[in-house]
Amino acid sequence: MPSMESRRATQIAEALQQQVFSGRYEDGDKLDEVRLAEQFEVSRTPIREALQELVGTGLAEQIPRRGVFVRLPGPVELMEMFETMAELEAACARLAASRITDTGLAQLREANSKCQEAIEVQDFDRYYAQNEAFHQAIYRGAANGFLAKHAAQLQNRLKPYRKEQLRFRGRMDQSMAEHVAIVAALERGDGRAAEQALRDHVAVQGEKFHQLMANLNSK
Amino acid sequence: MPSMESRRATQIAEALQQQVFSGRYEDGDKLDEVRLAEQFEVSRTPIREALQELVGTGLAEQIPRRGVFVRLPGPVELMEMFETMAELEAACARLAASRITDTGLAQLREANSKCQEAIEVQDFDRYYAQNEAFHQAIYRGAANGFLAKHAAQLQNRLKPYRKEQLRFRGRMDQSMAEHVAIVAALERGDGRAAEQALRDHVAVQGEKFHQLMANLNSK
DNA sequence: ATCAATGATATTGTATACAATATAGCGGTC
DNA sequence: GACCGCTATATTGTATACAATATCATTGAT
Repeated sequence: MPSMESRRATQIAEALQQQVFSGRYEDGDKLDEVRLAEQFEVSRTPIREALQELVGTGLAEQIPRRGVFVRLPGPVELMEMFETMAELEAACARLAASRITDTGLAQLREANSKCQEAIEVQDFDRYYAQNEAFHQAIYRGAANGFLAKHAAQLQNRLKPYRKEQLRFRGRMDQSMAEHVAIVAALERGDGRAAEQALRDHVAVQGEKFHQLMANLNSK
Repeated sequence: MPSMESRRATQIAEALQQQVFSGRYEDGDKLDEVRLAEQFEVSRTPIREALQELVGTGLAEQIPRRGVFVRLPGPVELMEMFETMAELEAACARLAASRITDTGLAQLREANSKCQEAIEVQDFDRYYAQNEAFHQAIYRGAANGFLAKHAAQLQNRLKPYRKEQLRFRGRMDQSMAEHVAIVAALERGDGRAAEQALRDHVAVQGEKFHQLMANLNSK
């Protein structure tokens, strides 16, 4: 286990990301350097570095000589992010259809069976963890490290929203069924089908759209 | 014209990016803080911020307590980046087929006619500039700001390689012909055709693969 | 001679001090 | 009373000082 990331700045960046995800900040809230400095009991320097990381990941915006402000996606941007995610995953699926290995397929089936176990005890957190494993197995299946990294990054950013959505009635079962269809398409080597299945799986349409909006408003 | 970005750190980041693109650094070269500080006649502080930006865009890698090192893509990662670019643009094309406006189409035709002009005088730089405009018009056509931003970002990172490729005999003409086909597909609203045309246009296969590799080795 | 331990040096990470710019409050003018 | 300009204050950006860690060379042992 290399580099346990002893830089304070990075730790602070991760903590701040958690705080933003947990809804502690509103969109547009200022991330005050001196306030955060005393809050984390540290000087402004590591705070500034942490803020730059947040800006880099898109969770905050920096306005020169004004400060940095948290930047939560509104409905429009959220839809755009989900659509982009759908396209990225669809691309992974299409590529994976002709590239995935037997062990890759085995990992997908493994993740799915663990998803099924989570459903049987209605454990949302556990389901999401295994769901994440499933999707990352697909990224790997595309045999494109660059694409996989970006897909994983966006997945991480959408995590809070996707996780909440699972709590809606029947969503886990539907998600599970889609997973099975995706694996089937990949086993057949049917790129077109896998691509479309994954796109639909991730896309936010119909009932899922309303669920997402309801989720947004409740915060 | 707001915020002419008077932060020194940002200017330095841009300058460094240029230097990396221009081949001034080898892969793995260390970006020494004190050396850069005297080179830019500035203290280490803005240098460190600039380096963080480079790390954020993927042009450098930071190893805690060791320093930051330039990270140029090797053949494999470069192919992965082009493949990802192809998929992103293909997605934009598919979405644009049903969303692009008349003015959007007009912009595409406009960019193409300027590309044609550049070909007639064999002006590579001018061609690439208009080529860039063409692709960005497609991104906008997808009516997804998030996707467009990411596509533009990756395009920027691949810029040096794509630009060099145009110098190979006949590449501008071929590129131009493909542009025309893409616009035609979008005019018909044929998403499948537009998607595939753009994917092939961006993909690095066959002769283009060898050209790209030759380009890499010559540096 | 190779390797390990130890100390000297160099470099990164953080704190503090200073400079430059923005924000806010006040008074004046029309 | 609204708007403009000025001064005082606060906040960001940069420089410098200090601390912590890594790198390197030297020395000694096997």
